[in-house]
Amino acid sequence: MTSIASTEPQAGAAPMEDFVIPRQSLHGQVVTRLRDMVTEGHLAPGQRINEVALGQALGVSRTPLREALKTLAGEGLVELVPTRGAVVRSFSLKDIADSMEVLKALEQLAGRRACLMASDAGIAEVLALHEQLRERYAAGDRLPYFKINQAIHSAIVTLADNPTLLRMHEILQAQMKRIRFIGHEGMEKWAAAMAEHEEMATALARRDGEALAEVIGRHHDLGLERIREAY
Amino acid sequence: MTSIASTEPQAGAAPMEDFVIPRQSLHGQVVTRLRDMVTEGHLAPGQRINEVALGQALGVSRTPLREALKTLAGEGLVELVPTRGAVVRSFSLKDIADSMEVLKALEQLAGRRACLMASDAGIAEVLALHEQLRERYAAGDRLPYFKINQAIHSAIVTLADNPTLLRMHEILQAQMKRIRFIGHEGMEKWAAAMAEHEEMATALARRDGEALAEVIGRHHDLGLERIREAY
DNA sequence: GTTTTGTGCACTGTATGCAGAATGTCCGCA
DNA sequence: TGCGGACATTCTGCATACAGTGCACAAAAC
Repeated sequence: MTSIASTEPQAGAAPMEDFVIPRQSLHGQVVTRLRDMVTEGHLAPGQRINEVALGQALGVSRTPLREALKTLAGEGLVELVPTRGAVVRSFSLKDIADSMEVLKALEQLAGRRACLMASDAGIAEVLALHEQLRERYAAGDRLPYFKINQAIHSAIVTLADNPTLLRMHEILQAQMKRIRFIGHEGMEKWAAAMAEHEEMATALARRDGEALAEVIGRHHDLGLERIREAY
Repeated sequence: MTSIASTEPQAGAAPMEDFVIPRQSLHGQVVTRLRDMVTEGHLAPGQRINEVALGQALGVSRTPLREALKTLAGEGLVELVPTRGAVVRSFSLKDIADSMEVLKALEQLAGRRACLMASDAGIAEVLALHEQLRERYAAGDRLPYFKINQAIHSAIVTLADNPTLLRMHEILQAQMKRIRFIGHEGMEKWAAAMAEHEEMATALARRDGEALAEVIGRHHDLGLERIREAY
């Protein structure tokens, strides 16, 4: 590890990571942008993607766009049909149920691991997020609630300190992001989801891995039910 | 659905599927080829990939090669360093342990599902593979054993009838393929692995999901141990 | 009227060319 | 002799140009 000032950073100095200016390659930016466009519904499921048109819309040539589409295909957000290009993937109810089942298994694993090996500070962060979630629920702010909700699930997986697990979870969460949004329609469904989150917070605070896994499982099963009814 | 001979194929005629000539896009072929090159060790971990050189070696221009590298990066087989191109990913022991833990969770899920919902014919196929495995073990044919071994694990996941699960499993199995090969060094280790497979076959034949999941878990834990010692 | 065949268009797949970034090297200077 | 800086080389990243494929529409034949 080399340091900027020819020695290791002095104790007490600000961590250098805060200063690096993030330089993402163009195709990386396109990946991010397209992912958002898919999850936010700007690209409808089943829609064919015209490379020239979309490239112009993004102000980018076809090359980085095509590379980005390959990446998104790997994440299952678009499908590549030979000689016909990319199509925004549309999820059947079975697709959703299948992905949710895997997502559930991954988060249960994450929950167990998190209770075993997370630092107290790490757990405290998740609980702080949970506090925010509660506030947003009380205020009835749907969108902030939704985002914090996602953040909590991601944070728990992060606590598990398993990059492979984290990556797989990210992929599935991105797939479900758009769909999940439908899941919180009626107030009583929302209340149920919030109650499950309370249980999750309690279990995590106690580092009770089995209890946490159980709640997470229930949370996903009921989440799928909520989607099924609204789909 | 249009038919070739202006009507539906006559009963008794050969199924037309046997005649379609498979046309994979060039970049698809490159993906497959590169994946093999990585798992078979022709590209060493940590090695930088020179696009022009590798392109010439494969007889392909840089464009499809670059697209293929994006796909492989999504599968975690190579890493993309900005402005420095692709390097073959090298796995630390923790990386391996992390991936194995996820692989274990996925296969346990698959095992439970397979016992619940697989057809008798599907289970019979896996048991037939197991029979071949036993023969290869008795004969001491390492490479065929290894391939059938992989095929059995894949087949069980296929029985679970969950494409998302199957895809995730494929990715992780590809990552571990090269490493696993080390895991069967001494004869006693091999014998232990074979014994676990016997248990798996028995549990699957009985459709005992919990037992199957338990053996699969043990199989992976011990598999990781076998790797740890040899690594 | 129905089916079939030909032709044109639009779009993807691949190759190549060009600019910029990073690294290694060589020379000058202390 | 050691260090710093400018330069050259190499390779990636992106854009563009070209070729080939599939599809749609139209015209002709049965």
